[in-house]
Amino acid sequence: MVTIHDVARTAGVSTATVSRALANSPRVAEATRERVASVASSLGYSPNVLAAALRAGRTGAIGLLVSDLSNPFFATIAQGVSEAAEQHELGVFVVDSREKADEGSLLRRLVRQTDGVILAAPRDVEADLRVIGSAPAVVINQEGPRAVVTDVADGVRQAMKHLVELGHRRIAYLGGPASSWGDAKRREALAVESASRAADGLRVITLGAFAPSAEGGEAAAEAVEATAATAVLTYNDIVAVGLIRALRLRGIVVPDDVSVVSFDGTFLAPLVTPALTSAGTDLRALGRAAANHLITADERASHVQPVTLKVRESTAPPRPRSSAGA
Amino acid sequence: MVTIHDVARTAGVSTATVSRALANSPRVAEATRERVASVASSLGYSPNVLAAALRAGRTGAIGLLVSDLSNPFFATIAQGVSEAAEQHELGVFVVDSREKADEGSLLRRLVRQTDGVILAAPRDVEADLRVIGSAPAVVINQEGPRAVVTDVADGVRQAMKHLVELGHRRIAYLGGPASSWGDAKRREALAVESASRAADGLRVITLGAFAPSAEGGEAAAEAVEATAATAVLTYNDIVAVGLIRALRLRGIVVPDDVSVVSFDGTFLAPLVTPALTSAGTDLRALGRAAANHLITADERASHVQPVTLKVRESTAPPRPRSSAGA
DNA sequence: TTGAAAGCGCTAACAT
DNA sequence: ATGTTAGCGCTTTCAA
Repeated sequence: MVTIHDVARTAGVSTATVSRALANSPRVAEATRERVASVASSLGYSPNVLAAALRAGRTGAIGLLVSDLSNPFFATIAQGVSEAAEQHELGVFVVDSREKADEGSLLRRLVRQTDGVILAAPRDVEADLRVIGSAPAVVINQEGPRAVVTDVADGVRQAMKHLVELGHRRIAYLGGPASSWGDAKRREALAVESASRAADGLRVITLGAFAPSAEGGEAAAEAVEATAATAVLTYNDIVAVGLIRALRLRGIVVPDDVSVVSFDGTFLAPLVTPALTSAGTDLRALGRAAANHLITADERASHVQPVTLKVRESTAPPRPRSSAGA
Repeated sequence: MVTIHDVARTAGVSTATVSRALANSPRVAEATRERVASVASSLGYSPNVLAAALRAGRTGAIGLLVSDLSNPFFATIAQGVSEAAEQHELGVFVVDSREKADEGSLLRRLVRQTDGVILAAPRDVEADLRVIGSAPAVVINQEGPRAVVTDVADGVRQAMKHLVELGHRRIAYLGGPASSWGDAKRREALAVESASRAADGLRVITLGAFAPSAEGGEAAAEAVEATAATAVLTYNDIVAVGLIRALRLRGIVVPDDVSVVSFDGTFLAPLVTPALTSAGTDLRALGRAAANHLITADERASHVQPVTLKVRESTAPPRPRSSAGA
């Protein structure tokens, strides 16, 4: 491997000068800079970032820890983070814990190899923050010293308003992981909505915990059917996809027999059939906000991402009933 | 930050002993190991992987460079890579170049911060390999010293056989990026099929280059319609989704008016409507194979992933025609 | 079984 | 404008 010493020797200068020249420091003569640059490139020199980082205390990269890259929710956030990082000339390392791997050790390595990390919807923030120690960190959709969150309560409000206006009165919530902040927020907001609309005859039945995957949605179909609800709010898009598929196998058609509203609004929502009515966020913007918050340590930036309900095909007025249900 | 020196001093041993004890070297007394371990944990010591890597010449992580994390093709490969790496106690850093960012500098950093990299379907392997230099590297779906590829030719064969058996004779290929190995392979195989089935009256019209995204598929709709083909083979799933959507806007329904077969077979294929008939690969297995190849440097492992055609809803016999076409 | 010491390749004072 | 020097925190010979 060619090191800075090789370049220095060949160019007839000291390593310090090479380092300065390559860093475009103003404290080198133009002629020297050019000579060093040409020697470096002709030797095929590429700085050892490990050594530079060890010495300088900065790696020039940030980390993003997610629990499931195959969920478009996280993949899109990752792209937003990458966009923002690029503008600051920082690299991004994405690590997928796949909801199971030894998250602690993955995170430990990530923290030490970067200048700061973003935790996307972590299950156990306490443990994660302990591992992170004093390194800069931002959490997405969780409580934390520096957090960027989606406006879940408003999302729930919009979803319920939409369903109630369609005529639904018996609504099920297909809940996600018990340790999820997002799930807790959805339940909280649901309780508020349920109370304030009790006079209108609204009844909310909460279900779960179910895995935040298509399988989780499939597993919930029986429970959903048993509630006799005319509409379902799901933890996320991908769960909705699984639920709708499993319901169809049971002879229940969405939205004819039951309406479905999902959370997240990933690019999946308009792609599936029926296209999902979804309470979603601009996930790229969410990723960018988290990255900017981490990088600039800007305490004033807005840290609540608005949620917009996109009405598509998975919701419709409830089917007229003889007099069944509760 | 607590260093190995702090632990050594507190435990009353040398830093060398701490290093050995924490690495579970057999050359330390059991009692010493225990004392060191307890001191380390009580001090909240966490090794600086940068320093360790600089000295040892190994980082304990591998890198994966992809061009678009929001494409399930890459996200799923990333999960396969992570699975395999975990078994070898290696971390995985995923970097998304988003088809545009300065891939060279992203890759340079990734290479230096890991023990080896996997390039997933890179556009410009030559340039990438130049950046990588002598570091271990494996490429997916490209030519390279160490490559793991999908059996594209067989996929094309199966797709064409399926369409011909349905009765299609005029088939369009919606091509991907010109610099893509996968696109070139598809065209090659298509030429072979076209020649060998010429006697049956098969006619293949190739289109493109189009972007490997939903937008690319949408942009291709007009060109596809102009070919008067009764069936289309698309570069990948996501392009098919865009194409189908744009065709519908033009009053062309899949599969009634035109059949569509896609490549990749990502989890998207069965989710969209119509569900895509797709020539796909086990992408997790592909990722695992690439990682294992990188890690074990096993030259004998199978490096061609088989392709299976899954027939779903997007293909059907051609609609009977008065005598138009050609 | 343990310790002393020499760096890994780089950057940043501090000199000149 | 350039060079000298002292490490960043760790692993690993080499000795004891």
